[in-house]
Amino acid sequence: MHDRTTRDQIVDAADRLFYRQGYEHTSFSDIAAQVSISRGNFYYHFKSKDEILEAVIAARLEHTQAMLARWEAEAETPAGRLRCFIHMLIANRDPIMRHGCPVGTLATELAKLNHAARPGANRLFILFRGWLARQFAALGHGRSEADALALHLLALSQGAATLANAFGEETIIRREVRRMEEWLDQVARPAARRRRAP
Amino acid sequence: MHDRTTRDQIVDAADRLFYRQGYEHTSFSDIAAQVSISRGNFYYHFKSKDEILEAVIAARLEHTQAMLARWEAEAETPAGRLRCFIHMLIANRDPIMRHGCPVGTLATELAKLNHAARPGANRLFILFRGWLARQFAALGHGRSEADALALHLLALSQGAATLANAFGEETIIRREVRRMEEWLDQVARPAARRRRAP
DNA sequence: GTCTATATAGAGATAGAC
DNA sequence: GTCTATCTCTATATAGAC
Repeated sequence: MHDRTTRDQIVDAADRLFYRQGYEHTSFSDIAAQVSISRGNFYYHFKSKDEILEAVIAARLEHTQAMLARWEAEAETPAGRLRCFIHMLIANRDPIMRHGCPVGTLATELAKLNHAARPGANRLFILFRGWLARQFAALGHGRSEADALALHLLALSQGAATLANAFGEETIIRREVRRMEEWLDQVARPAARRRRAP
Repeated sequence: MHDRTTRDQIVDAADRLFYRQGYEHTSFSDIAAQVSISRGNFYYHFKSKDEILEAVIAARLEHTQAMLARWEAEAETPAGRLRCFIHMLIANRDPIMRHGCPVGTLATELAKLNHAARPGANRLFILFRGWLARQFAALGHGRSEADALALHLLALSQGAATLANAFGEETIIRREVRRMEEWLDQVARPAARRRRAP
């Protein structure tokens, strides 16, 4: 890990800084200071700042995919996997309180900038949405309902992250997580789904 | 309304642009183009860009307070007033899908910028939080529980706005609003609160 | 009050030596 | 691969005429 290429170091530093300060507010000087290289050297590895952003998004997509795969390996039931997702809010509560959700805040910023990389950043949301929907489908929910449940869980986590960041209260995350778990217990028992009788 | 002062016109234009493009990404030239004045003229009315932001936040606070007062006048029951809040997502669905929630996105941006106006922007959240909590308290919930319910409703709306903005799907807002209304029906009947018996 | 002209700083990006 | 030096552009902000 000590002989990471300069390119990788740049992507890592940019990833952290884009998360903490936002994409637009992060300059080449900021990244250069972290990696200890000169500004001019960036252009050997990347054609532009946009290209660094693309690389960061690609790295996040890989990271996320690996994490989802890990959750599938660690938890055997769909409900257990959904609990892994929910628990992510607890595990990452400190950075979330300080900088919000990395997925949501990047998507929001790129939307305002009308940035070319916006669709790429949204693929992170799409990844979670699809994975969550598959877990709900495995619980016996129909395709369309599973997608709606996935979006609802995503919305709950986005809302908790936004408010925890604004108010700086860890209690918000803990309480919202508790609610999510209770809600999950209700939708996780396939037999108890309240739908029209067959 | 035609003889609005230049200062007011600047604040209005800045308000719109900060919402659509973000604060940092909006330049004096952008605002000047909307108001049809020269860039130099700004400094007769404001000392800096930060001061324009302060004025925008002050205007939003006034606007919001007026809106909350209107809701109190229009709806007679606490539940009806909470429904006014929820319905805001439907009424503003187009701008929300395009630019997210004006309160949440500004709070998030200023957090990343570590901007001096961040506490001011958060007062918008505080305003909603307090007002919502008072409605839940009027429904018979205790202080602490009313606050938690207020934060939960805020979180639901923030999540819906973030996802509707990212995915560009109006369905998300409509479905989440429906859920909020159903949830409200459950917590709005004081007698039916599921707490330990007295 | 509003304008033009300008100062100053910082950004992203390029050229070329090593 | 990495550096220094430099270009260009745009941003906020200032000075002073009208």
